[in-house]
Amino acid sequence: MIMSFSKGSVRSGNRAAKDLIADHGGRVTRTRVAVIEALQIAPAPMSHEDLGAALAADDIPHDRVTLYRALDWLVEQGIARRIAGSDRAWRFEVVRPDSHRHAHFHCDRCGRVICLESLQPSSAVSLPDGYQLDRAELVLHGACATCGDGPGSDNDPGQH
Amino acid sequence: MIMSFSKGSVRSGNRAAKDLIADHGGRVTRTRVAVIEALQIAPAPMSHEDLGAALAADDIPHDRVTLYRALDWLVEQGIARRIAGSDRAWRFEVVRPDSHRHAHFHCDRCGRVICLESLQPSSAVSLPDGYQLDRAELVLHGACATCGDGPGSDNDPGQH
DNA sequence: AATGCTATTGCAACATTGTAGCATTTACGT
DNA sequence: ACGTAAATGCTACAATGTTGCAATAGCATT
Repeated sequence: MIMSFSKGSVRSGNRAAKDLIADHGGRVTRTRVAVIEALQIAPAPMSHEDLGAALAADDIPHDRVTLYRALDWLVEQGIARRIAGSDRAWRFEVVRPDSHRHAHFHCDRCGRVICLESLQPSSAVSLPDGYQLDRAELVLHGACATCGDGPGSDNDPGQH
Repeated sequence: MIMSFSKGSVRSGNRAAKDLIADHGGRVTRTRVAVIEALQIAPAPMSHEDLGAALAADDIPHDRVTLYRALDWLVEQGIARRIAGSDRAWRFEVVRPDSHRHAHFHCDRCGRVICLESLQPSSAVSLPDGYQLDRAELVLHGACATCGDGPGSDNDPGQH
């Protein structure tokens, strides 16, 4: 989904993002800063496409490959988290101290992905002997509040 | 993962598969029958690649696109279920009456996907107002019993 | 068993998502 | 300001999936 944040919003208050990067021993670059800030103000996990559009909306030049690598690095550093959507594209969200592991809701009508902070999938899971659990990914599918309201009121925001 | 079922095993007892297809108003074709039977005897969800290899092992000619379309049809008819792996490839399993909704375990070391029949992710999930739940997909990540045994005993069966 | 209709197939071409290699640029410690 | 490794920005490629369309083949009917 194309998020149209107001121009300049991504550039404001970039102190935290820069520090985040520096604290992890990485170089503070245009793309990394912009990606972190876009993710920080995003209400939902963003795909590569989303991020590319967000950066373009802020007139931040970026390369497709650089975006991939910036996100790989963020995930590697534990700054961002990668979640698998039902389409085969990754989505990313910043790791916040308060919301450690939560489930995601994927609206099959409009394609939006929403974070469900209250649901912690990793708890209360028992595995067979010998299996080691690293993390659990819970994705709920259905219709979101906006799409589920009226039977015919599909308000597809134009994703894929 | 390449499953090497004994030759002919997929072709035997194909009565049920044919009936399944016919009961859903579809034409009984070589590829559909073979796919259903491969999925029925598979111990774990299969990717397109797996299925292609399984059909090839049984000397069943098949086209890549036909395979995709056969699986699409099976999912559409509710005969098979599509699950998203952590790589961006779909995996498929037959819908069995006894094991309705269960979780999956994805071994991050060897790539194997295992069905966890005992875990029913859709139960005990509370959504915000207005949200309609269709289905829940729970994927656990970690190391399976074989891979987790010895620290260095990675027995990768050859899957990416 | 032959016929006819149309659901499926099989092919080629394309779309999307993600990676690899490598020369060039840039962040940042000195 | 300088030097150097880290990142970038290309281009090319790989993997996965989709579309269009002519040819084939199920299956109901004769």
